[in-house]
Amino acid sequence: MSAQMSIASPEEPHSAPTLSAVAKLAGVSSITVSRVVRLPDLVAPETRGRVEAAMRELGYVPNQLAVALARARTRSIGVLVPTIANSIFADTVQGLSDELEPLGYAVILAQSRYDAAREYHMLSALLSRRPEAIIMVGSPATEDGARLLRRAGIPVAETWDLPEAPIDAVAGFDNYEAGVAVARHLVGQGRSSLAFIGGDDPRATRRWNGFNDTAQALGAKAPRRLVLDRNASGSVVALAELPGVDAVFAANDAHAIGFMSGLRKAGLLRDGPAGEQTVAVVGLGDLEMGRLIAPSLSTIRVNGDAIGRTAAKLILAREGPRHIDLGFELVLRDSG
Amino acid sequence: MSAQMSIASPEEPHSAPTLSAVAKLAGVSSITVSRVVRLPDLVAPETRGRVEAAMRELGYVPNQLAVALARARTRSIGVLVPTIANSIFADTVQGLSDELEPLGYAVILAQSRYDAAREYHMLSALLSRRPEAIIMVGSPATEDGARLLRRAGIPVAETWDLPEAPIDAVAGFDNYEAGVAVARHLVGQGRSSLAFIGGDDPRATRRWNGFNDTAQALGAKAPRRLVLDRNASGSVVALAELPGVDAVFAANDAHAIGFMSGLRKAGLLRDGPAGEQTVAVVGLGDLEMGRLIAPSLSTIRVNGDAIGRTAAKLILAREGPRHIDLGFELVLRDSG
DNA sequence: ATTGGCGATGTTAACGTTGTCATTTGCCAT
DNA sequence: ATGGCAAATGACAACGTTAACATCGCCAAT
Repeated sequence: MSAQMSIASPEEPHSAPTLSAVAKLAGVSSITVSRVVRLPDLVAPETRGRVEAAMRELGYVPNQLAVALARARTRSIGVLVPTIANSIFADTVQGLSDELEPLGYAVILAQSRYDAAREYHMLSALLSRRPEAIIMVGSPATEDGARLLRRAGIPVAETWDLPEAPIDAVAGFDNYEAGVAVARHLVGQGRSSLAFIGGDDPRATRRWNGFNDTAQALGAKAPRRLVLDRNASGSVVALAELPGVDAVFAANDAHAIGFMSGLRKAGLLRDGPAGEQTVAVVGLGDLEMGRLIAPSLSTIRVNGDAIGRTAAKLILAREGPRHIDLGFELVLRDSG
Repeated sequence: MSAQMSIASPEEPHSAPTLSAVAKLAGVSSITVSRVVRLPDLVAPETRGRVEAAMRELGYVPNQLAVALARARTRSIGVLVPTIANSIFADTVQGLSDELEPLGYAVILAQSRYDAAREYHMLSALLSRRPEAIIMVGSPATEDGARLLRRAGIPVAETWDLPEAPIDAVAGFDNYEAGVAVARHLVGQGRSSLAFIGGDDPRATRRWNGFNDTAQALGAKAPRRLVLDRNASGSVVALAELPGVDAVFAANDAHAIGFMSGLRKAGLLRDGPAGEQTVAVVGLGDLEMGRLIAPSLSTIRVNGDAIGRTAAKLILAREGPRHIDLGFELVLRDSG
């Protein structure tokens, strides 16, 4: 038995009831039904009652597609993230969705999986549904993608970064400066053999650049950079590839915690404060977990929820600043 | 300067180009342009070339809303989750989205925030966009919500649970049995003063029931149940409320890790294996973090990604089984 | 008794596509 | 020559709504 059949009502192979079906049942014209939904005050109480009864009886739910076509307003926004699972971006999606859903907007979610071709494809798929705005993590990987967004003529928010030539709105922080801050802290603590572990996406690379430039400028040895795939557990074994290193900046907290787990196995983790660690570790993101584990994780705190909410506000705003730097904060705990 | 103006092209206050705009530029009728997009073989190569050039020049992107209205196929699916941030459900969303996006489906995401009224509202908002199917975590909290889904006449997948009277398809596991398994293990280990910490949503409650019933049946003291709000850090202080307890089942890994952090502060955590712990802790979900921390977290492993993928396959399938129990696995590590 | 206005309802066209059915052309077999 | 057919293209209605403009009573003001 097909899915369709197994849930069809006993009556007919119904499709969703329309405005005019309700109208017929209530003995009025469709426009009157439409008015009962949108402008009830224009309809006489007696009529309205009849129409409302008919709607209830049929289980009428307005067809937003038709509404969108007729009014040229879809009340939907496209959201493009690299990935949503196990990720700091989930907070951002939650934040923007909390901001947008009460306003009646639907969130259409797409993932690029850090792949330029897929990104372009999803961008174009998103746009074909005529969202009223696009919010994305990062910036388009290709000029083609950027052109697509510019031509769409809708508000666009790029997040989690501060692009030099943004398409429209921006809600992020300076990834380069985050790297600078960590390098400064680590070198200031007397560490001299630094390493960076993480992905090689644009934002991670920006962090690396700030980290690398600053470490060298402050007289540390040239830091090593270890590019890991997206699988956080890979970072557990990263230790083997980094002999002699005494401080690590991980591009995100998941990598940092994975790396610390490697340190623990190697017997290189102390319960004491930062200064006592054989290998200092600093993450990025401030996952709650980082606060709870021992030793607690030092990290660059970034408010993903605020980024999402801010992006949502920016695409809705008709005026005011369009580029917002949410900043970050170096939170020092026991790991480094 | 408004957002709209700041990104408008220098030419005109353009809205997106339509089929007939392309047609005009290429000197053909709109139906021919439509065919170039959908059935290129039906149009002469010379004409096709001209149309393609026109599409490129205008940056034409088909309007899926109009397509959906004309063909009565939206190629979108509605996804309703309690919350997406910091949550085991992100894996499920990723899984189903990975399955659906390549097929051209758009994922419309909505959050209920564990609120029955909001769930009903989002369900109805989702339905108003005429998705071809709905995938939700759990089951509708109200009969009204269930009725909405039944009347919609589309495939519906309920996940993360095995409802007794499902609306249509199911991809989940037996939450009651999960509680049973943990209680059995803990009592078998000689623990006698058990407690359960977590939320009071239907799935957590089912876990509690299995846990409670079994613990008592096996002769342990009646377990205590501590209902926490959704904020995992609340579980850090849970210890204070559970004097004398020697084993805890947390409804999810985040709570478990938070609770362990409380144990650590109280000096009640050992580095050794399960049997040595003063207070045993078992979580649910098998977050990667749980594997990495010390002591490593024992947990009920649930494959959120597989749940999402299975749900996606179920709503697409025209035949075959509609209720799939993905099961769970008790993974014993050092925490209990 | 007209007229003006308002409250309540209806008619029509449009939104951007696609399905269904023409129509036009050229070419081949008879 | 002539019917027949296929290849290429087009006209028109339909999808379910809404905007803009009618229409119809009815009552108050003249």
